[in-house]
Amino acid sequence: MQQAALFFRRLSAAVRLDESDREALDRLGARQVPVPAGNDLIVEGEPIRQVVILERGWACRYVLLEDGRRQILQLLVPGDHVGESGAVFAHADHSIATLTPARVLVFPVEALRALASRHVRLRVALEWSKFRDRSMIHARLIDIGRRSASQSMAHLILELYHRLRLVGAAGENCFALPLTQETLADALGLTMVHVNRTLRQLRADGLVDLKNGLLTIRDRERLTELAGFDPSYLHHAPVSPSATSGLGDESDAATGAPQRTDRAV
Amino acid sequence: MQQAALFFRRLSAAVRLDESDREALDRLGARQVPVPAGNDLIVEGEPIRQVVILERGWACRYVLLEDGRRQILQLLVPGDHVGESGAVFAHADHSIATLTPARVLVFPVEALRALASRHVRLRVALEWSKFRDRSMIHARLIDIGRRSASQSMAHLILELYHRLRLVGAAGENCFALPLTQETLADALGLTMVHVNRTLRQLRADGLVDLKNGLLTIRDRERLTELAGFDPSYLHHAPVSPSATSGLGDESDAATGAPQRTDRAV
DNA sequence: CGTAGAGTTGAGTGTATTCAACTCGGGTGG
DNA sequence: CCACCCGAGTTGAATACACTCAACTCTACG
Repeated sequence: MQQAALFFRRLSAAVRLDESDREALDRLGARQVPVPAGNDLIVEGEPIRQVVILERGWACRYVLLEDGRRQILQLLVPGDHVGESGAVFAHADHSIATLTPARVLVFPVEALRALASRHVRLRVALEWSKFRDRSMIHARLIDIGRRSASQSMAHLILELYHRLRLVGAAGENCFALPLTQETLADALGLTMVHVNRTLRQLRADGLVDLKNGLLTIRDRERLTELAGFDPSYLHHAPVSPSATSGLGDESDAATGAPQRTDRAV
Repeated sequence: MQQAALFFRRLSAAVRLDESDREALDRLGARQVPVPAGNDLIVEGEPIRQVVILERGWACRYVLLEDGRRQILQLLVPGDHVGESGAVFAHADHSIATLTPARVLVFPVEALRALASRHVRLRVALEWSKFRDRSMIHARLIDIGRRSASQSMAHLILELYHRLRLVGAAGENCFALPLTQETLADALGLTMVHVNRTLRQLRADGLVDLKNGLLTIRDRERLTELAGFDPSYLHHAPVSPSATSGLGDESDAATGAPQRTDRAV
């Protein structure tokens, strides 16, 4: 059946999973559901009913402000999953919507938890996924807070490139980017108009090219330099086998005083 | 001994913890360490050696850009804890530093994990804590991305007020805010100069007053309105006993199609 | 052929930045 | 005891990046 193939592939970036993990995922009993573009999978203020794995298409976490403006908190690509907070939060504090036609896998949180309790590597992988999500939000915070529009755009593009590569959805120097400029604007805290100007600036500089939903990276090196991009925050290299196999060792963890440096704060 | 009192108090906002949880925390075997202001507890690029609970003083997660500018990702107040990602990440992707003289509790991640595996309520509380952290970062992203400087400042002030109230570190309408304006600027993605002007604007409008490290809320209602602040994202109300006691039930979780609304995306 | 959504462009505006100077208070050393 | 220094805060003036408003193009689609 090979359900959740991309999900599995993404988690494999953290932990070397094997066939038993693979089969456990298949036996999750997830329902596969097609979802049109622009539909909410999770609605702010409502209870979260299940975990959702995005199999195909794009989605995003977002909030709407009183005046109708939108801030996208995270772009979601195939293989990503959402809804785990439903286990501890009574209500969602942000919404999640599809941005393109999508296909999702749906199942109760408990199923995932039960599975994680029996499969150590999957548990580690799921935890890795959560911390990686946080790191990606951090990246957006740095983009919006401290980088110029063109730097932010470059950084986001490179992040998406790496994330899509991981799940086999990007070519050597290009990938499908089926988002409107308005969506990009909401993700970067900019206006649609300014995103437009920024994109064509990047194009004029020969860095990237975006047309007909296809993004092409023309000069990766200069783009990386412009963005100050360092992919290590995505933590795509598998963690060491010791951590993989059981959380054990790390025998040096309890040593040493925590403080040392004292940069000007 | 009553170690980690504020940590316990904060977690109690999520789950009704009892004496056995209390004692389990005491028996963590944490070392208590005083740390001067401006010291790194966790350094970007290095392995994370232990979990750190902030008992007294302020700290922050942050990153430094190439040009020396800083973006603060999260302000940390007494009762907060950091370092859990050390279990799955080989290296920290951001640093954590004290902002004031502090006192911290230090122990290996494994101790916390072992404890969580034996105490269900603590496990739920720790998970709640992680999702709440995420929600707070979301709030900052919305601040920086879509709100004006004065709105962001108002929002941050109200968040800190609620967080400090939770651990008993805020009065009815005031709390100690021992941060420089430069620190606030780095947290809000602004410049020091503009934070200064924003603060005195808020003061001129009779909303808040900040002097000698004491922040006073003069008009909570108008401040809340200005910020568009809704405290529900902090999830301070205890979750239902059913979720508290064992992750079970939620029998309705597997039902229904996920999609429904179709707001203009 | 007409409409709607997405993208593009120009002109004017504004919020926040940059640069720079200056105040204030606390600490230190001559 | 005073001079000096330093960090933090304050203020002004000029600049810049991004926003607003508005018009217009292009393409897909009915």
